Amino acid sequence: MSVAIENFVKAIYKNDIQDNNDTKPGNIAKKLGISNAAATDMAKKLATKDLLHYEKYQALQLTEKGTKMALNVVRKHRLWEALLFKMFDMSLHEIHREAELLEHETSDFLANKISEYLGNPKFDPHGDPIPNADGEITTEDISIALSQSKEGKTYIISRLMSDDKEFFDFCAQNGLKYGNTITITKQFSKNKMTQISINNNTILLNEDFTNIIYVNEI
Amino acid sequence: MSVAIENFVKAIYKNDIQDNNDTKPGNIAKKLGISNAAATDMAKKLATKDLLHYEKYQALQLTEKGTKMALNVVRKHRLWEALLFKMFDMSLHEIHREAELLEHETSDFLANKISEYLGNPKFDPHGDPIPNADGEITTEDISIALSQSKEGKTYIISRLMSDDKEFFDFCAQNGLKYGNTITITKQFSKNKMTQISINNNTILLNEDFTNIIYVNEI
DNA sequence: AAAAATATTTAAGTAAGCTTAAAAATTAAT
DNA sequence: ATTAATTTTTAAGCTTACTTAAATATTTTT
Ligand SMILES: [Mn+2]
Ligand SMILES: [Mn+2]
Ligand SMILES: [Mn+2]
Ligand SMILES: [Mn+2]
Repeated sequence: MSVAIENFVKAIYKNDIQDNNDTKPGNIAKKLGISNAAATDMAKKLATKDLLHYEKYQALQLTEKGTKMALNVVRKHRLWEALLFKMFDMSLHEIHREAELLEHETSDFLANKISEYLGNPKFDPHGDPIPNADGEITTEDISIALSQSKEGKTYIISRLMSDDKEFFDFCAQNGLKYGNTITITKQFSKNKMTQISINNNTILLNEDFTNIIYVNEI
Repeated sequence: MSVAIENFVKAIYKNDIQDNNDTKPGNIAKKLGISNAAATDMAKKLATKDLLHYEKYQALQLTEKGTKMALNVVRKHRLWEALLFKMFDMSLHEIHREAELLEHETSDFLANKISEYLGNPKFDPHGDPIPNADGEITTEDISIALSQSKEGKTYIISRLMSDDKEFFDFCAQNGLKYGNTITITKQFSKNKMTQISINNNTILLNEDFTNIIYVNEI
């Protein structure tokens, strides 16, 4: 299947599990940087290939086959991220940028080699789960968005769910890193802001960030 | 530039330095598995992009710009081969197959990371030289084809110039490996066959193979 | 030197993956 | 419940990278 198709089913998959908006052509188009018309066209085409269900004006739904394809691409993406992160001195944003391309040009054979080399990791450097060779995610996600965290409690950062350079730069500068410990010093429920303490520094985060930083209770 | 263009200029580059036939559209077409018409079309298009000189019925000639592009792709190809060969248990044929795709989806930035990690190697696992970041090949090639070797002399295998699985399988089975030592026990000049001794085994090679196995005098 | 074989070029056409513009439907606002 | 705004769909068209078939040029053989 083509790069365009792989990116399309992946975008649907990610929209379904991450974003809280309908998985309609327009939202996929926005993600991929293409026109709504192009997204509708593609959706129709993929329906004939049994990769998704398409009904006019309704949300797109991946078939089992489509889901499998998406997970296979996601697997390769995250394995590349894990490999590049481990081997080279590259930032979370940089590994993502490269993985976005490499994911489409990687045989299952090579993906398995990478996985094996890394000890079949369950998570990538962003904290995202890596599907196994059968396209299954075996880990259960016990993390919550920082926006849902409780005042006074202490958490471990488990996931930085973004692909935005500015966000990652901010995180790197402030010690917001996979595995690090933070304490919630205050939840401003009205303005939807969260004050945290990390490495003896106090940081105030707004909703944009607390919705994409995930943590585990300890 | 597109994958098609990168493969096209690379094919011209390799035809020029490896194969002894004209670099005309037909030969490039054969290499790339496309029609002659498609190759002519592409040649014309690339001429307008200043990547090559095109004159009807004449051999194609890369411009400096075209050569630079070809060398950049070759660099990435060979760096990937070196990396995959070092890290994973993959054959010469397998690394080539993967590199053929990865070479087009690798930023200069990542290529430099790979090179650095490997200690800026000058040769890939086939013995082919790896251009540096400026697109220069600084090593001088002192190797000769096995078909040109002298009876009674001893050589080191320096290059396996092919991308054919069967050839690599044969090499692997018979110890014909980059860096290994062989002795020429007989040159059958009439039938263009070469008898070599390696690891106490005697092997008779025909021209197909002695033209793509390169060796250095010791 | 002509004829035959081969290679190259031109011409016409196709599929993928996009675009913009306009029409139709849905969703949100009054 | 209308009206307005937004989204989705349809329609028409573009570029890239190919194809096959026919015309033309080159190369090889006789
Ligand atoms: Mn990523
Ligand atoms: Mn991608
Ligand atoms: Mn190779
Ligand atoms: Mn290639």
